[in-house]
Amino acid sequence: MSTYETLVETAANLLDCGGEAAVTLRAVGKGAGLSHNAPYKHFESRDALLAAVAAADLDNLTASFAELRKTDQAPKDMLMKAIGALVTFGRERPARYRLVFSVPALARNHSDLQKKSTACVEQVMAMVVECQRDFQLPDASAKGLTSLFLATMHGLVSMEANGVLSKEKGLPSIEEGLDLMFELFSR
Amino acid sequence: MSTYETLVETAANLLDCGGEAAVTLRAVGKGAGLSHNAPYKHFESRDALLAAVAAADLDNLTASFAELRKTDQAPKDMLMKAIGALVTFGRERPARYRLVFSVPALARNHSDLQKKSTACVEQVMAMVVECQRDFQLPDASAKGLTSLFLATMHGLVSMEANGVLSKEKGLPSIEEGLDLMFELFSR
DNA sequence: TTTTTAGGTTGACGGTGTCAACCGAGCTCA
DNA sequence: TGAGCTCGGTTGACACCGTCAACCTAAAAA
Repeated sequence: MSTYETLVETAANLLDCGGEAAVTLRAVGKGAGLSHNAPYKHFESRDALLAAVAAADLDNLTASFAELRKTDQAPKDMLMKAIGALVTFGRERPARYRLVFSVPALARNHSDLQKKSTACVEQVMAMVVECQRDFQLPDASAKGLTSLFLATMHGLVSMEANGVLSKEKGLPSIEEGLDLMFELFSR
Repeated sequence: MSTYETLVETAANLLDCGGEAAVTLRAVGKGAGLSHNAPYKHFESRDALLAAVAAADLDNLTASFAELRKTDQAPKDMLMKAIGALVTFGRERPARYRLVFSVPALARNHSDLQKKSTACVEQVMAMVVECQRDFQLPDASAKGLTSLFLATMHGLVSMEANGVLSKEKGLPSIEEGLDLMFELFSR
């Protein structure tokens, strides 16, 4: 594994364990067995390092969606699994999820992140189109439907993480929310 | 204006001008004409200060929604205006919006923030219920519908801020997305 | 009148991102 | 061969940050 990859992985682990605040260039350097300034030989700033983690995660998501599309399943099942994978990612690795989905500062300064997110969105959109061909989704704009699915998924994940959604408030879980949306869309 | 209020307002201004990174306890103290440690006499930590800003914004939103509900409008118009106000807040004051909607670290440690967000959600839910009485929304769970509206709104705002949504990608704007959702829901 | 306390100050501590300088191994090329 | 350049690493410094501790003072409480 290259030093670059080691640094990205170390940062990703720190992100999972201690959240974004734990990702210190010094901690990343030490975690990779290097000095406190070594990361600067590979990333021009802390933001660039975080962007590299986000880029890797986006690539993984896109690849797993492409893999999913190769399988022989009903389009609706594929779409649900893709959305489910995003929800799981958001729940199990919230700091990395947030990096990918809601850190505008990163997105603004790293245009390749935008391209990667577009590639990911396109995989989901392809599933939406197949659902429409299967009459599982209404005949509206595929881009519109895709945006709605992703936005709603992300909104629910974000609200759950922030405690806006929660059992004791009687508000639905992410899964219940998504089911309701699909039901209302395909009525 | 009390010193407490001055500090909160100073922090809010810094948030608007330079994002969360600009909110330094030292800068807040200086902005209020005090020493670098003065904020500690009113807030136990930086997070507590940010939570106070978020709490004030949530109170304002809740109050403006309550005001909106007193007016004589079609429920659907009220709901759309409320959602529109949130979108505007997200666009014009992204750092403060993010504080309210997607900073889990704050929510976890400040339970009064949760209560305030619940109060805000309840105002929106009341509008949803009135829309249902007016047959402008389907007869599904009001809590479910409210969650979907807020989640979708938040997801679209977040995706726009992150450049996932954008004209050149052909994905819909926030407004187009919300219109499509309402159309699909009330079909 | 004495004492407490709320709200302010200064100064220090360790940690952080970043910059500058240095350094050695390995490559290029005259 | 040998001079020089580049790459990836080091150390050390800088300013700034959140936070803590100590102190100070004026007003309120006793």
